[in-house]
Amino acid sequence: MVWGMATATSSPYLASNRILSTGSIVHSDRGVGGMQRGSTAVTSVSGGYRGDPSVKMMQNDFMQGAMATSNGGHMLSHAHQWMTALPHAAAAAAEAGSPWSSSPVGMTGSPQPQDVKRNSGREDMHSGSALQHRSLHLGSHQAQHPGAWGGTSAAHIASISEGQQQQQSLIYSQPGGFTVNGMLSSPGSLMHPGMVRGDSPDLDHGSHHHHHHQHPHHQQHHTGLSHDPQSDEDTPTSDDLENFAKQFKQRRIKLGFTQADVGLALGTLYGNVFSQTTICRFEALQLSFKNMCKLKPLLNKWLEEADSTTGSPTSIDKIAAQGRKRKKRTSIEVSVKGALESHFLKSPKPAGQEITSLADSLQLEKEVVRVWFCNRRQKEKRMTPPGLPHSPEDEYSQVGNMSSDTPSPSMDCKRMFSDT
DNA sequence: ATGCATGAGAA
DNA sequence: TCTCATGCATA
Repeated sequence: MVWGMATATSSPYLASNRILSTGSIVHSDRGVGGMQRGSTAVTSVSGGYRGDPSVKMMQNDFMQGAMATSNGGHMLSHAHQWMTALPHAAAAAAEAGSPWSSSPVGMTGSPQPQDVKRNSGREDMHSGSALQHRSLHLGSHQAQHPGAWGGTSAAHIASISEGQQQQQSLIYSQPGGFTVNGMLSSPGSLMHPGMVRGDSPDLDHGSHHHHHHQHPHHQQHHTGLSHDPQSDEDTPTSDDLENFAKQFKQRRIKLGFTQADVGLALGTLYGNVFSQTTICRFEALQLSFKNMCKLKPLLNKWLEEADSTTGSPTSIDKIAAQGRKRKKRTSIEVSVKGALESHFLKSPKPAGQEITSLADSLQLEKEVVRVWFCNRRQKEKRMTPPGLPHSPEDEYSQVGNMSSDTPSPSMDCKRMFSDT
């Protein structure tokens, strides 16, 4: 028997920026996927390192949630394999808001209150410019419309009843001063010393006026190709974001950069590193409104840099990741997914006990089920304008509810060219 | 391009 | 505990 060697990760983009993880993974696989027999789910393998041992070591989160309840019963799905992953240089959050729709509701609340509270920086960032913004935050504006998308979509969600809360934001640019990667060879050479103009709407509103006016539709932008109209302040509209995302993607491709490249460049530029995933989602507008607003300025800046420095060399490099372990990704069987979907339609927010029993019946770990629901809810919130993605047919039985109107008219998630 | 996962923060 | 922002690992 041949033991498949370690894992060869072969991601297109990774290839360019990823340096093998240290040492290579040592995961002792005991039997990876094949071992599952009851298999409602399988886990795959992979490895990586993340985390700083020195800082915090394992947090018991895993145990707390993951194994908490599901183990006593069946033992078949317990393959805890933790791999290693990156230390994520940045972890951030932002407040939530979600109204993407172009015709949201013109309510009065303030859609995107900025609020910042934490800045944690590990060792990432060196920043040429530290952006710190603190802000104000309007208290309770939780009048969110559950449906977020288009106002009408929400039908059933409304029943969920809840006020979503928001998070905080980030951007930790700290004066670390050290260049972790030391390579700034990215696309252009980035980093200009101090400057930072205010291109971000919220990046620095000090304590002065914060006029958050959100208007769903008040668009003043021209759909031309230039940069976006508002790059100095004020919150972009959904349309602006849409346009920006499209233009961004187009230019990015023209310039020959991959999503991963951009993510890394942002790290070099601002100290906030983002993954290919995030850039991808940004382009596809699959992030929350607030998150989009936050990233736009950064990407806009990158675009300017990349643009001005046309003909840049290719960047490459990334810092190796090291650190902590991550649970292997569980693959849920299709049929099981169907069952989860059904339950989701009935009760999007199952209680712990309910999750437990459901997990038990599906032979999945409770944590897996819990996370599935969390992700499902998240997906629904941002799902690109409902009704258009793909799959003409409904999956299971989503009749009656589910949002089906199209808040944002434009936006196609189809990509025509792929770079990688 | 996405599915599943981690985590910080707000309830 | 859930939400939300993010990302590794994957198909």
